[in-house]
Amino acid sequence: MNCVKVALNLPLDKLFYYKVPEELTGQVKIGKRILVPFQKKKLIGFVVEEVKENHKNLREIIKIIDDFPPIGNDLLLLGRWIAEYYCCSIGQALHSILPIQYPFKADKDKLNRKKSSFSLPVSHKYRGEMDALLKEGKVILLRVENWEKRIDLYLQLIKGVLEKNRQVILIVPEVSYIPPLQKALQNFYKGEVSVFHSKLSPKQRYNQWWRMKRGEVDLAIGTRSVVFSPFPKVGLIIIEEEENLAYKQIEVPRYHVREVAIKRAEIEQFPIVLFTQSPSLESWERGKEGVYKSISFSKDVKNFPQVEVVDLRKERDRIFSSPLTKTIRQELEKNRPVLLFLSRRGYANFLLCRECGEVIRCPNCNIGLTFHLRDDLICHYCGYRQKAPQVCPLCRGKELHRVGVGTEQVEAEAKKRFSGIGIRRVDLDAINSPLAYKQLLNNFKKGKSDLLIGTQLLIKEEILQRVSLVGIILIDTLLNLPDFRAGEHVFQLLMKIKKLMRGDGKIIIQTYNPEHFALSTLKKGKEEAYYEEEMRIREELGYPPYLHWVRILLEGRNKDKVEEAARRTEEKLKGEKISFLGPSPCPFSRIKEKYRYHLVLRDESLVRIREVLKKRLISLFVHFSNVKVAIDVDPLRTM
DNA sequence: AGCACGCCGACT
DNA sequence: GTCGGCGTGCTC
Repeated sequence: MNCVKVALNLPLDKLFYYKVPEELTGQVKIGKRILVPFQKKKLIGFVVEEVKENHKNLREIIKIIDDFPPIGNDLLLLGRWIAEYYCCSIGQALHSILPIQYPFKADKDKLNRKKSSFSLPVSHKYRGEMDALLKEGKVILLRVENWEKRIDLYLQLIKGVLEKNRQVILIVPEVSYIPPLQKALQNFYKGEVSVFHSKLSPKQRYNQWWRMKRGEVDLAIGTRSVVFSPFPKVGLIIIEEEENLAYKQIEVPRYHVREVAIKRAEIEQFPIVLFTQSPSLESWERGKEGVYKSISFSKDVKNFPQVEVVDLRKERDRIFSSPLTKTIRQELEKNRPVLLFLSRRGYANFLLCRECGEVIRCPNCNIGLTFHLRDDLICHYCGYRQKAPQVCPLCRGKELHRVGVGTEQVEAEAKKRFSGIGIRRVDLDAINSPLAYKQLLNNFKKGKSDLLIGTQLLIKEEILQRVSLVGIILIDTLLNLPDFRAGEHVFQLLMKIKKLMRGDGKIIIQTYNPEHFALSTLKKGKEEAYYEEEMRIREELGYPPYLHWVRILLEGRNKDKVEEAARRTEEKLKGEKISFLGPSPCPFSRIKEKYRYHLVLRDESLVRIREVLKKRLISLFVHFSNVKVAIDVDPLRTM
């Protein structure tokens, strides 16, 4: 009797045995999906292993879904690695690798392959260099800020790989990056491009997957999941903006696409190129240690805009300091558009009662409600809305003070100060669709906006290139986020602005913390000094990348139960020779009616952390009722 | 993750 | 007497 080991999409660290019925023997193959009975349900699972020996009391496979294995040996290996590294089941990893429900039937269609062709009017100056790089067999970190140069390098890289009859995967952080990139590449690359991301319909995803599998295309562009592209022979993976936080998946499996890509490259033997404007500290360190080959294509430092840091403690006006106001006027007089950045939507951060000192909070989240001019009070975490009260709901106090500045307030203040100009606010409340953004951009390019006020939505090359002044209203909103990477993210954001703006431009940063080294190194243009100092601090405090972190997040509606679970986890850890932080309430201690506690295990060796997890903790977590446990290996955010 | 089993309190 | 809470344990 034949049986198979099957990986199911369940959070169970276990494979299940099933009997192969007579009529299906011969059709079973490793990597195919099958339908199996599981308790009262029917589930789709992957055949992971064929077993000859006899097992009693096994249930039978209901049917075989695919005519051929959609997941080959290499992707199966990658799935096993993801499961091991990120502490999930093989089934969960494999279902993430193949995010498609349709069956794969025998390929009867004729191959409709169109030969890719190139015309490269761009200079070939990097061609030899790129070819030589790819031969080195190392991960390559390319520090390039400028779009044109980046496209040029992409084309050189892609051409080199396609000539060897191999395929290229190009990974971007978000769907919105795809169309402009595709357009730019297709000016020179005449072949078919497969586009793959989570917003495609199931049918579209299935079709794209087929095109890649059959080798009808040589180039795939997409978000995270395109890293699992089933190309016959991958020759190169390019990752755009490697430092982008979107590359870490929030749900299980909580993988980082950079790490998965590097692992895949190791398994299938092909090179990896990471592009960045301002690298993550992890990549910078690996570059310095020689793990990555790091190459800078940056323009001359002299061509970067000047940076001025304004100490708000010394200013009377805390939105428009005198240096900022003066410079804005100068720019407007010269008819040059200005961008004001603030990472906070709404009018005011929260409402504070002057009499009892209470802040009006969201009933679902332990967070102050943001005051908006039109919609009144809104929770930026769960979307809860209510009308702003006239008096304090607790003490009936009449003085509700609006604390903290948001983009709406900056807009209102700007309108008072600068008349007769086009002022446009750009945040998630004002721009709610790609079309709205497109319209904004068109109007901006036509010169209809003199002053743009907005959040991260504005930090785009096409906008930054066209402004000569960027004013950061209050960098402290980002600098003081309760996350140890806050400083790094601020530095990356400001560096990106600096590198994308024209050389004759200016950046004015307003802050209550002008001594912060992320700001001082930025001002002096000492990029390397920033990374070195950040590394020193991380080492001193036992933070990544010096130590590996594994975060255990405990969530539940019942506060006592979550606390109890946290305490029991702590008890189990105390006997182990491993360093850990917590348990403590998360910085955002309650979100969407759920109380949140966390612990962080840390060690130089991830293997050691995983051993403790598997031997001591997983068995404990199973017994928690009404408390959800999330294990996040190499977490990017710990809020 | 689901789902069943089982053991205690407050209801028709 | 039974309905339903959630602690416990299992799923090929």
